[in-house]
Amino acid sequence: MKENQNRLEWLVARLRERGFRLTPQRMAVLRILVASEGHPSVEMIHERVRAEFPMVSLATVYKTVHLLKEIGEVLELAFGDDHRRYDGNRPRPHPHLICVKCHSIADVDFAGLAELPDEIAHNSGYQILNHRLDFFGICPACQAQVPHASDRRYD
Amino acid sequence: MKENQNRLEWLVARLRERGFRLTPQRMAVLRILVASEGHPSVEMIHERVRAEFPMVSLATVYKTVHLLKEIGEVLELAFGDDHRRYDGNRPRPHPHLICVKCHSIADVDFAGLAELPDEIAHNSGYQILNHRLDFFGICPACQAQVPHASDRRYD
DNA sequence: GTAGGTGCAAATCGTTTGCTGATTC
DNA sequence: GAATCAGCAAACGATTTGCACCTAC
Repeated sequence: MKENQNRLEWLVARLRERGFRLTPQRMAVLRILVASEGHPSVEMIHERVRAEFPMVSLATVYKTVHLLKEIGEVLELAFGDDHRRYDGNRPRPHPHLICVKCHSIADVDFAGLAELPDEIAHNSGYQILNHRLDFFGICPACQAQVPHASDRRYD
Repeated sequence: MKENQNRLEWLVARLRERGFRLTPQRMAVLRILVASEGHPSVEMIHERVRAEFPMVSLATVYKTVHLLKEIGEVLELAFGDDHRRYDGNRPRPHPHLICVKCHSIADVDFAGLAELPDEIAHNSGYQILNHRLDFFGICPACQAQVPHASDRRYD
């Protein structure tokens, strides 16, 4: 995909200009991050990276994702239950729809939220740096499933 | 305070009607939760409870807060860095202002967000159960501080 | 009297870190 | 060639849990 390629080149350029080295392990993580449509966890990234590079350690994936987060090129979505998901394609804050059944995460494109931070800043006196908007619910696919008694889950 | 008293009685009634016992430890946690203006962590609740009841264990505070969360009478705000804060007074979702310097958490009263979940539900097909809106920034008090070189923090 | 609660210490689990040897630049 | 990075295993730290004793009802 063209836009993935562009995004990958962008990330490589950002790392290069800050003097970070481009190891095969890092490149593999970058490629997976850029190719991921959903919002993978570090564990998921690690599994996919291992499919091509079986020798990459989990620690290295953690370090690379953390590095990308630090330079503002990956958006981290942390949840209470020790669960973190990452978006390497849209690192700016944007609202998400999170399915509490299948744990999928989808982006929401919703106009009218763009001015919200400024408005809150003006009303509160806070200097707003960042924000986060998440909706928790049940996705259409999970709603369509007729649950068997054995796999009912209410989490 | 009158409203705290009412809230406390409400919580006691909710626990009673579900058959939960009202131990002195639980009552102490309830009282602290209801009296807390900010959004305390379990650790903070534990410290304050110990001021009156030095024998209350941290595990019990965890269990009580978890219980209240389960019955929907406490709002949990979980952050990525293994940090959770609790609001025992307004358990329904509402936006928050979080200072990245002093870690204080303030409520935002902002009209015009009430219909947002319904609107998102309609547009996306999700059944929305819950949501969360947080703004991260620097509170007026922290903005006013002239930072010494030694305590500059950029987190 | 008994189901449920408390306190303690140990277990848990995602994430981070210290160290040594390898690699990118 | 030197500073940075990868891999490993051990450390970390907030939260949870198993269990023996206790207590609210």
